[in-house]
Amino acid sequence: MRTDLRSLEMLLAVAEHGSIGAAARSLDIQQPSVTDRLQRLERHLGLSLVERSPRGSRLTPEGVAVADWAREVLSASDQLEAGVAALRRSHDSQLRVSASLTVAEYLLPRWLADLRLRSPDTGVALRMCNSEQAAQDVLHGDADLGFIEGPRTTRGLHARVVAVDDLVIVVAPGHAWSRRRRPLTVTELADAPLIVREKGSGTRDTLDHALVRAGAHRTATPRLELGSTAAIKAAVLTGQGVGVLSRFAIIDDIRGARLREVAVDEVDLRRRLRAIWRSGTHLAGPAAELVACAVQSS
Amino acid sequence: MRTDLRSLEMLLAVAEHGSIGAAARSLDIQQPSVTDRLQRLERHLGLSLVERSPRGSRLTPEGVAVADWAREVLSASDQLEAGVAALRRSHDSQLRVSASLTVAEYLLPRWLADLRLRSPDTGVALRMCNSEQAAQDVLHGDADLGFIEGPRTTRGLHARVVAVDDLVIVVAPGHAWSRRRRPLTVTELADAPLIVREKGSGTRDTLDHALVRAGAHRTATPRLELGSTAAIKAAVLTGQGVGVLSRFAIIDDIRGARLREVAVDEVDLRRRLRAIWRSGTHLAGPAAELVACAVQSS
DNA sequence: ATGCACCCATAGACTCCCGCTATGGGAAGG
DNA sequence: CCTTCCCATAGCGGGAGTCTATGGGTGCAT
Repeated sequence: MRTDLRSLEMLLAVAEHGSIGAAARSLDIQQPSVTDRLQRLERHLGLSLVERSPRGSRLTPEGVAVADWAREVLSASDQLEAGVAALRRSHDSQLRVSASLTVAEYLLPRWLADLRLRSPDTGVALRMCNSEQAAQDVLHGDADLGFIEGPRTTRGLHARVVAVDDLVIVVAPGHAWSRRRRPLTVTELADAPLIVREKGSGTRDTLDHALVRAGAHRTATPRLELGSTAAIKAAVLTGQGVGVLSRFAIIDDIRGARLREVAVDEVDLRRRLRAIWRSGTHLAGPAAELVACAVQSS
Repeated sequence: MRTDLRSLEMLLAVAEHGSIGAAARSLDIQQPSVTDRLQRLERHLGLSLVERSPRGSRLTPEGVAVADWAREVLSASDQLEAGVAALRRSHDSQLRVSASLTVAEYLLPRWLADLRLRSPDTGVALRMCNSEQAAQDVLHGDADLGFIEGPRTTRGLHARVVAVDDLVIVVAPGHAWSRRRRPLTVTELADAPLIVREKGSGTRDTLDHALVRAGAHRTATPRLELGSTAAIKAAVLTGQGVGVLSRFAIIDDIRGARLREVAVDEVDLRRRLRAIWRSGTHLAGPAAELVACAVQSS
């Protein structure tokens, strides 16, 4: 059984307020509930986390460690909740955001969680799509703010770079390239059986532009075009080809040795992630806040 | 109410196995349980996550996004569980690890989670202490492997650098230095009312050495010496002085604008994090595996 | 000394969550 | 046409988790 989030919240509340009773008040529940839960938590983990005394409670060293790990878990959970809240709100919100998949999945949740701290009442409606559609949304007034990747700039939109990432070539651990010593050449990459996002996505545009700039004899002719990062990962894992994905999307897979990165020579796969809004309108209010969160967090 | 972890696991299982029934089997529960929980999850979030059909189930685009965020949450939870498991095992384990606070809190959980993937049966016993004590533990045979920070090297121990971080000077947002333009000088830093870890900790040793190397007229005379990162953060927040902490420890606080980083000139606050083991013994088995995880993850 | 205010723990009742089994409807395939 | 896979619903039972009520302990002030 996994440790449940509510118990972790209670542990943090005790750490912060210095007593079980104060923690209970801060969580708007009764003190015996916290007492009970903490006891079961300690029994469940097999650790003694809290030192009780008649004048309050402090965490044991082990409790401090667990509390620190718990903060990570709850922060990830906050990001999920922030993302979900943004997805749910469809029209009744102050700020409509249209974001590319990469930004929406890997960066926006953190920004939204930060925004929630700074101005808790801002409601955000999130639409996930590819970079081209996001630009169209903003241009047509269907969104107040957009986040896109890739080299394109669109007339009628202002842009501000909020982050940088790079595309990564990945293969399954069994693939011949996973044991390569030398970096790939431009030609090898262009000729590879690539598994990539569809045209119009920032990921694809970045790849195509980079190949052209590097002097490839032709743009990539992908073996597979898929609409989500998860689909691409799955295809790569089953040995269907060579994947091209944002570094954000594969950090954990590289760490967990589920995917291998293949180095590439002479091709610049870095790209800028930009916030965009309509020229003419000045960036203000909630939109400005969110962009500030994005800039600060990178 | 926060979304509970079990529901997130089920969502991921459905994404992975392509059907609700298969997900149930993979989790060793009955299919109606999964059906029921997914329905309640969708109602709870106000989103439609799964597209059911008589031939299986696929995630909707929104479901894919939520699933990606869920992976983050569960990964953090895995790290917590791995850390707790290591803390709990006291004597019956194959690998006794003694680690400095910084490493134990911020890096080890990830390594342990990776180790669990690579060799699930390895039991790790974790002792958290400062760098000096960790070295003593390994030297005396009380631990098979140690992780330390700071400049010291100890006779009789082999070491391998597994990561690098740097110390950061932080102040509360209201502090005068939070609006500083120019970096601090060596003298300003040495004269500041510092809040630091105790002597013998890698954090403190690194600071003292760095000041000497930078030509400070004296080593720091701290206003407060505290034994944990959380205590230092709390002291800084209440305006009691200037904190010195590992970057790992304050990333989230900087992002959330709870603390401000103050730049320093001419002082090299980088430090190496090292794995250590007894000279003579060759690094092998579980210990070698864990070091490999550490090296790979950085 | 004697309240008083805070701390924490325990006991008992009640509710609701969440797993189970049993069953039924729909689509594909031999 | 029958099997086999998919999914959904209904009803049941145990346990988790909340509440209120109560009691014991410590420190402080009257």
